[in-house]
Amino acid sequence: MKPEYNFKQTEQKWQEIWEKEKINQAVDFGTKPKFYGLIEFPYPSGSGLHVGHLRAFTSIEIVARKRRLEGYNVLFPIGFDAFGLPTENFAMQTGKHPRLVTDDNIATFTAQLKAFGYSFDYSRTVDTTDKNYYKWTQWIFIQLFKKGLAYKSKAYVNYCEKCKVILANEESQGGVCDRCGSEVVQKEKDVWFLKIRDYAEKLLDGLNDVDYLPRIKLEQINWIGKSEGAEIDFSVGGGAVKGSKLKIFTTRPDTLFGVTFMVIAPEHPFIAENAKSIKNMDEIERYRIETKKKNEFERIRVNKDKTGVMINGVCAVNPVNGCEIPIFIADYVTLDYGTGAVMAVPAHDTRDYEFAKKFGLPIVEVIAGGDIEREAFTDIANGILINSDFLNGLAVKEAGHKITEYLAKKGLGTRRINYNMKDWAFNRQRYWGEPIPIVYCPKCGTRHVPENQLPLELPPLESYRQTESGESPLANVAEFVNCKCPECGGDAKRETDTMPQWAGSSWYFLRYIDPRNEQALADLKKLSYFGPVDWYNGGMEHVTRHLIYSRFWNHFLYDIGAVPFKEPYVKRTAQGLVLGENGVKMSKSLGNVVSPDSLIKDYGADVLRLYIMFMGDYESPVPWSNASINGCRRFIDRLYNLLDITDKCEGYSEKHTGLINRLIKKVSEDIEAMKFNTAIAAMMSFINEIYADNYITKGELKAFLLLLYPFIPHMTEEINELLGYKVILSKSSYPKYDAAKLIDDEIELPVQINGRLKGTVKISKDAGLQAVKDAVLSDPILAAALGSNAVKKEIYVPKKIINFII
RNA sequence: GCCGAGGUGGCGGAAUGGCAGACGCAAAGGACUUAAAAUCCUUCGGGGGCAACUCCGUACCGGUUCGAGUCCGGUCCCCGGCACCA
Repeated sequence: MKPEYNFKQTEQKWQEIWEKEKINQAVDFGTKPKFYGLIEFPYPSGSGLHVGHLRAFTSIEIVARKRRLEGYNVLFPIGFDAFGLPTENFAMQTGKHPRLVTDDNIATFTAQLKAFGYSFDYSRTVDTTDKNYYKWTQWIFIQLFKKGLAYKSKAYVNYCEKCKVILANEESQGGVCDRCGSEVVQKEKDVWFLKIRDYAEKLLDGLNDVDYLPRIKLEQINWIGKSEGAEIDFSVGGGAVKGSKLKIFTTRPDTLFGVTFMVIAPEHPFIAENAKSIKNMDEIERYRIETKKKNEFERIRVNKDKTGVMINGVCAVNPVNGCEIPIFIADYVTLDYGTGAVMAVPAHDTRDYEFAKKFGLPIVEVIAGGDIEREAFTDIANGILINSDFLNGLAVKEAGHKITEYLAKKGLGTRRINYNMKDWAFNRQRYWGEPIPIVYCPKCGTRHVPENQLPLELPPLESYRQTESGESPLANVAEFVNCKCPECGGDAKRETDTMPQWAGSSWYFLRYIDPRNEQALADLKKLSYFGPVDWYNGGMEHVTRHLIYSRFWNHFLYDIGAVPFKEPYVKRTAQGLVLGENGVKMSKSLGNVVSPDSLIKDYGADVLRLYIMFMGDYESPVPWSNASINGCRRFIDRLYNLLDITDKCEGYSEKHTGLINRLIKKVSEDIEAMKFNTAIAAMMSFINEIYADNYITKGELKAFLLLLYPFIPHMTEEINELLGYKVILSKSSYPKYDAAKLIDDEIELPVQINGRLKGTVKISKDAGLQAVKDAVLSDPILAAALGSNAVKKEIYVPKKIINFII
C-alpha cells in the first residue's frame, strides 16, 4: 500500500535533497558539454512573485532539468535587477533605506522561487545593487567614456514632471510616462548619452548569426530603422550668407528633378545663421514657439494637418537644374533625424504632397505611372523616370544609382545611411541607481573616476527627494559632491545623476559566469567556457530595450577584449502574457492580479508548474483560469495512483511499446519547440490509455517519470523512490526512443469514397494496396458504400489514408 | 499608413495537405455515499431521422487538389510592433 501523498512535506523534502546533492550547481570548466539557460532576472518588488514570472521561468527550468538528464553541465542562474523607482518611492514613503527594502524583497523572492522547486544555481546569485556588482557596471561606463561612446550634450529630453525624471524614448512611448502614466513634456537638459547608434550596423549584422524568434528579429530591425539614401547639398540663394548650404537627407535621390520646395525643422540652425536676411522673422519665431509647446507625441501624430511658414528672403537652389525653390519651416520635419532638412518632392511623397496642396505649391511629376492629380505616386517598383534630363527612361532603382554617382563626382552629395534609433539617454535624477563615475574639474574638464577607486559608492541619505530644481537627491550631499580632481588634485565636483535601470541588466548574464571575481567583470577563460548564453527566454516587451542594450554592451565589451564573443545570446524566445481571468492584462487597479502564494498553499508547486505550462500556447497571451487548475491536480493524483497498478517488470510490455516510444519522441521534441501544452496533453493521453488497460510495467512508469520530471520534479522523484530505485531522478538519464518501434504493427486506416470519410479498416502497417482493398471489401458497411460502382481511381497513402473515386 | 501574428465548440486550446475539435475546463445525466466532497462511468459543434445513417460546419467570397482549418487570390475583423523617419 502506498503512503498518502502530502505535497507540502514531499516538495520540501526533495528541495532539501537537491540542495544537499548540489544538482543545480554548474561546474566551472566541467568535462560535460555546457548548457547556459537564462531567464530575465526579476525586479524584486514588494508584492513578490507574479504568475507572469512563473510562465517566464518555468520554460527554461524545464529545459535546464532536461539538459541535466541529457548529460550537460548546466548553468541556470538567478539574480535580481534591484535598482529602480518603486523601491526608492517606497523608501521615500516609509523612510526605510532602499538597501534594507531591497534585501527584504530579495529574501521574499528567493523563498518563493525555492518553494516552486526552480533548479537555479543559487550559489551564483547576483544583485545589481551590490557594490561589488555595480563596481563593474561603473567600470563598463568608464570604458565607454574612454572610447568616446559616452558623451554629455544639451538636449530636449522626455521629462516626467510627476516623477521628476528624464525618460528614455523607450520609457515614454506614446508620450506617456512608463512609470506613472502622466504626460511627458519636453525639457532642455544636460544629458549623458551612450552612442548606441555607432553600433547600429553591428547590431543589425549580428542578427544573422543568432537564433531568435523571427518576430523578435523583426522588431529589432524595425527599431534600428536603417534607411539608405543620399545626402545632397543645396546651395542657398537670395540674401543668404554667402556660400551657405543646406544639407538634406533623402532615400529617393532619383526624384531630385521633382523637387519644388524645401522644408527644414523649426529648430534648424540655418535660421539663426541667416537671421539678417530673413524678412519674416516674427512669423517664424511665433511658429517656433508654437512648435516647442507641443510635445514630441503631438508633433509626430500622423494625419495631422500640415502646418508651416515660408522663409522670406532666402531660397534654395536645386543642384541639378539650378531652379530656385522656396524654403519652409514645418514641424513635420524634425531635427533629430537625418539632417533636419528635406527636399520636398510633392509628386512622389505623401507628406510633401499634402503640404504642397495646402500651400499651393507646384507639383512636378518625375516618375510615370501614377495619377498625381489625385495623390502622390510612391510605387518605386514599377516607375520610369520622366522630366528628369539624363535620368529619363530609367527605372527608379537605376536612376537612384546614377544620380548618386553623378552628385558624388560633382561633389554635391554622397551616399548615406541613416538610423531611426536614437542614442541612449543614460542619466536619471534619482538616488537608487549606480552613481555615474564622473568628476567635473574647473581646470581639467570632465574626467572619469580612476578605475582603482571603484566602486563609487552610494552615500547614505536623509531624504530621497530631489532638489527643488529636479536634481538628483545626491546633489544635496556635500561630502559626495565635493571631491578632488583625479588629474590635477584640485577641487572638483561629482556628477550627481545615476544610471537608468537598464544599466545593470545590460551585462548581468556575464557576471553569472564568474560572480565573485574582484579583478574583472568576469574571467575570460570562464566566459569562453560558459558563454554565450545558449537559450534566453523573456518578455516581448524587452525586445527593443533590454535586449538591444545588452547586445550593444556585449558587442562593445567584445571590441575592447573584455568578452570573447560578439553576440551574447545564441537563442532567444519569448513567452506570452498571462492575462487576468477576465481576459485583460493583470493590474492592481483592475483587481485581477493572481498571486502565486495562496495557490501554492492549496495545490503545491508541481500542480502549478504543470498548469502554467498547460494553460495555452506558450508564445500567446492566455487568460488565467482558477477552475482549470483542477485538471492538472487530477492528473497528478492519477499519476500517483499508478503505483496501485504497477507490476514488477523492468521492461516495456508488448502492448505499450509503441505508445511509450511515441510519447518519448513527442514530449522531447515538444519541449525543444516550447510546445509545452501539447507535451502535457500527450502525457495525459498516455495515462488515460494506461488506465484503460489497467496495468503499467515498472519500466514504463520509470520512463514516464523521467519525461514528467522536468515539469513536476517533486512527485516524480517521490514515486521513483517508492518504486525502490536508489538513484534519484535528478541524477538519472533522459529516456531514448527506438525509431523502429514508433508505429504499431496494426493500424486503423481511414477510408474515403470521393473524398468523404466512410469508415476505417484495421490493417498491418505495411499492407499493400490489394490487402487494403480486401480489408475494405470484407467490411460490410464499406463494401455496401462502395456498391457495384466502377472504381475510377484509388489514392493510397500508406499509413495515412485510402480514397476511392467512383 | 507600413511590418508581423492571428480568427476553430460554452471556455483554454489540438491538428508534416489525409478521421476537425486531441488534451483539459465547465455543464448535464448516472454509480458510490445517510448526505456532501472526492472518485468512477456516460453525454457534450449544429440540423434531420425510431434507427442504421445523413446533411451542414474551422471569420467571409472565390480558386487549386482525389482530399483544404492548413496552399493560392480577394474581403472583413481582432492583437502586437513601428510611425509625418524624409
